[in-house]
Amino acid sequence: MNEHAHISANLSKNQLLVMDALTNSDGPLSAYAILDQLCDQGFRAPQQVYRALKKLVDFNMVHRLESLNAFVACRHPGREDHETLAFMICENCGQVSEFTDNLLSKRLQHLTGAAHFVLNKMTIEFRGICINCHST
Amino acid sequence: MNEHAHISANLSKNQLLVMDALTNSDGPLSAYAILDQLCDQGFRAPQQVYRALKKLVDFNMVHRLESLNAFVACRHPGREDHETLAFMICENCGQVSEFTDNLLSKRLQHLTGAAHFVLNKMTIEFRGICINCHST
DNA sequence: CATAATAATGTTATAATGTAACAACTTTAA
DNA sequence: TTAAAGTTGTTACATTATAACATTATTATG
Ligand SMILES: [Zn+2]
Ligand SMILES: [Zn+2]
Ligand SMILES: [Zn+2]
Ligand SMILES: [Zn+2]
Repeated sequence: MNEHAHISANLSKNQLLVMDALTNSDGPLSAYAILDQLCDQGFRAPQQVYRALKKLVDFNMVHRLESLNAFVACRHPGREDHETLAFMICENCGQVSEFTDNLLSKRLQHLTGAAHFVLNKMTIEFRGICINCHST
Repeated sequence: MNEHAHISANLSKNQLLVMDALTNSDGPLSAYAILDQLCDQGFRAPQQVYRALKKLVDFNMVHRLESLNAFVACRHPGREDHETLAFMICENCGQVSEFTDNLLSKRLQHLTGAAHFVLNKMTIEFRGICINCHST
């Protein structure tokens, strides 16, 4: 049983429903898209989605994409270490790939450190065309 | 006469009003905050702000902060080169500092290049506490 | 100049995203 | 068992952004 399964076991009903919706999606979903999907499961108001999302983001099981106002299930191996996390978002097919990089991490730490800036949260998002979409 | 002044001379009336509002602000402003400020100058509808903002962002005179849904006047020296641009945003005082870094640029180019990802737009935003705010 | 093309503006309405606030219920821990 | 913390349901509202259409101003171009 992997880390994901372990954490999932502790999720509440609504958190699990939202998590499943995101996991089964092949791309990011807006909060309202999730709400629509979960109408059949009894969801009625945006708060039900937003509250579950907040927890899932806290747990690092879901990431918020600021440039899309959307949410994506974490697919990064070793979900515990999310210090420096970046996303490549294809504007053609919607695919999101999540990655970290040691040199990038180091450089960012150096830059914020040099400015004496105490980092709380980092947003790194690349918008463009993925390899599958520009090869044709 | 600097680059900024040169470009400003070509701005339309509304673009200039929005640019001035942002330039005179000591931090980022939401579109609706700008709209409120420009009521006295005849602004009535959000479109008037959003349309001006779109042009100013195209001109690289204003940057959109995705994690704040807000806009900030460019204060980066040498506005022409904005390939890799990052922001440190203080969550206490609201100050935004804009910077670029060659090593960071290089690493990001390497990462997107290795993934064969054709970059259109980059969002790099750090949220945290600036040096002025955590020294007390 | 005439006139067509482009850019900018004004306005109304609506869509999309996100929170506040209150009441009820459930789980956990002392 | 009782208090604390967490979860849920719900109504209402706040914030951010765009669609659509009509009008005016500016800029080429012949
Ligand atoms: Zn992740
Ligand atoms: Zn793609
Ligand atoms: Zn700038
Ligand atoms: Zn500060």
